[in-house]
Amino acid sequence: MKKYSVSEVLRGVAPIGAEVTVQGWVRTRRDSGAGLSFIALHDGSCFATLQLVAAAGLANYETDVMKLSAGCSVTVSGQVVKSAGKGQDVEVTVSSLTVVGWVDDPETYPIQPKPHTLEFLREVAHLRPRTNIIGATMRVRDCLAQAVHRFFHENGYYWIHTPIITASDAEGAGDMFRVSTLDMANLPRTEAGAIDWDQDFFGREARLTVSGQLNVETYCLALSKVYTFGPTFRAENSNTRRHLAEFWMIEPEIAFADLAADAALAEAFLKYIFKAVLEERADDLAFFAKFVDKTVISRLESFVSSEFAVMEYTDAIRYLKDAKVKFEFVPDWGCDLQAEHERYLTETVVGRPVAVVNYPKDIKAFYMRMNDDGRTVAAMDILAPGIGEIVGGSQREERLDVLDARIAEMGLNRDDYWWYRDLRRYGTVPHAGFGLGFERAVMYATGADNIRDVIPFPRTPRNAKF
RNA sequence: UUCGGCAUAGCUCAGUCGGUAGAGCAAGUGGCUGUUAACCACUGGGUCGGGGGUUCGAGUCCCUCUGCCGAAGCCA
Repeated sequence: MKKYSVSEVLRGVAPIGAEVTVQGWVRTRRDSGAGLSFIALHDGSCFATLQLVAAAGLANYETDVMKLSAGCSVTVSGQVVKSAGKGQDVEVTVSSLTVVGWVDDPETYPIQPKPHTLEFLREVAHLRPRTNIIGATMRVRDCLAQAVHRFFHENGYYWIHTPIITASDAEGAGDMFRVSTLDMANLPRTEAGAIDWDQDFFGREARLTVSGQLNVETYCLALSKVYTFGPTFRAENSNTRRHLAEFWMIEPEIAFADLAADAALAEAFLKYIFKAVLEERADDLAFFAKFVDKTVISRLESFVSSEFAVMEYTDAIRYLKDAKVKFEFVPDWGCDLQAEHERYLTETVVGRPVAVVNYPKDIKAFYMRMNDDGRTVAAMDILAPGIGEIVGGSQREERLDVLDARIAEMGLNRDDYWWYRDLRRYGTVPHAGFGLGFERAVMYATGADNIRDVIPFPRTPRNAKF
C-alpha cells in the first residue's frame, strides 16, 4: 500500500476509495459510542490533521487503539473515504494500525491538546515542533527561506558562502564570540605576559562572524550580483524579544549600483518572499490570523501590493517635529530614529512601507558612501507598518581617499581593512547592498512577538540548553 | 547591563486578614451508535522555585539566590 503524507490525502492526491498508508503522531483520540474511535493524526506536512476512524472490529482495538494518547506515533493503513461527519471532507477508515512508539507516562507528556504558553514551550524545545503554532511557524520559516533563494536565483544572483569563523577585526558590529582551541585553564603567554595567540589554531585571534557583508563585497566586485544567507552571531548581553545571539542574515550586494537601485531591490525582494508565504502557506497563516495576530494576512497583502515610498532623513525629522503626538524621545537632526519614530513615519505619515534615505554620517558605519553635502551618507532603512525597521542598507564608499578619511575620522585602524581597501584600489565600482535579519522577517510573516519562537533552537544569554 | 513583574498539581491559574491546598484542562477507570481541542460520572495527583529570617504558626510577611517574562539600552 502506497504511503501518502497527511497533506497529500487531504488535497486529494490519493482519491476517494484509494488504499493508503499514512504515518504520523496522534494529536487527539475521541471515542464515540460503543466501538468507534476518531484519531487526529499529524505529520507536519500541513497544518491540518487527518481524521482516522478505527472501529472496534480491529484485532488490536482494545489493546492498542483504546490506549492511544497524544504524541503516540503510528503507522496506519486504510481507505480514503468521504467523511460521514462534519468538519472534514475526507477521512481514512482504518484497516490496520500499528503503534510505532508509545508515550510512556502520558500525564507528563508536555504537549497536551490544549493551549500552552510560548514560555513553557521554550522549555520543551525538543517537543514543541509538534504543536500547531511551532509547526506552522517553521513551515512559514522554510517557505521564506526557499523564497529567498528562489528570488535571487531567478534574478541572476549567486549565493556566496561567507565564512562563519573570521580573524578579521574589521566587522565592527558589536561583541563577538571567541573561537579558540587553547587550553583555557592554562593559556600560553608571550614573554610580555600577554596571551600568545600565535599558538592558537589559526595563529591569531579568531571569532564568529557578526556579518558577511565585508566578505560578500569582494565577490560582488567579481560576480556582480551576489548574496549571503547564513548564521551570524552577536555576543551582546541583550535580552529582548527581538534579539538572538545566533540568528540568520540575508545580505545581497550589487555592483554598478546606487542607493536607489538598492532600495528597488529591497522592495522587489521583500514583496516576493511575503507573496510566497501568502500563496504557499495559507493554512498556517489562517491559524496565525485566528490565534496570534488578527491582522497578519491583511498586513502582508497590503505590504505586497503597495508601492514603497522614499523619504529623505531630513524630511523625516521635519515630519516628526511637526507631529501632533508626543514622543518619548524628542526627534532631532543628527539623532537616530527611535522605534516610536519609525512606527509613526510608516504608519501615520505614509501609511505604507517607506525607505528613509541619506542619514547623518555620524550615526552610520564607516563604509557607507559619503554624499556630496558632506554631512550625510547614502544609507537607507526600510520601515514597514506594524514592525518598524525591517531592512537596513547603503551604497558603499567606493572611493579609496574618502574611505580612508572616514576610517581615520572614526578612529579605526586602516591596516585592519587592507583587503577591503584593495577592492577600492583595483577596479573599484559603485556598489550597494542591504541586510535583513531573517527571523525579523519570520516574525513579520507570522505575527509572532518573540523572536525565540521563530527559530528552532533559540540562543540567548544564558540559554543554549538544547 | 538597568528598571519593573512573575515563580502553587503534567499544563493554565485561584488561594481573602498569616491558621496547614483548590478549580479547569490533562491523566486513569467506567459510560455514551459519527466524534470535532466531544460529552457524563468517579479516581489518583502538591517538599507552594532554592536558602535564610520574623512568628505559637508562613503559599501568604522580610532578606537573599536562581530562573522566566516585559520595557529600556544595543541592534538585525
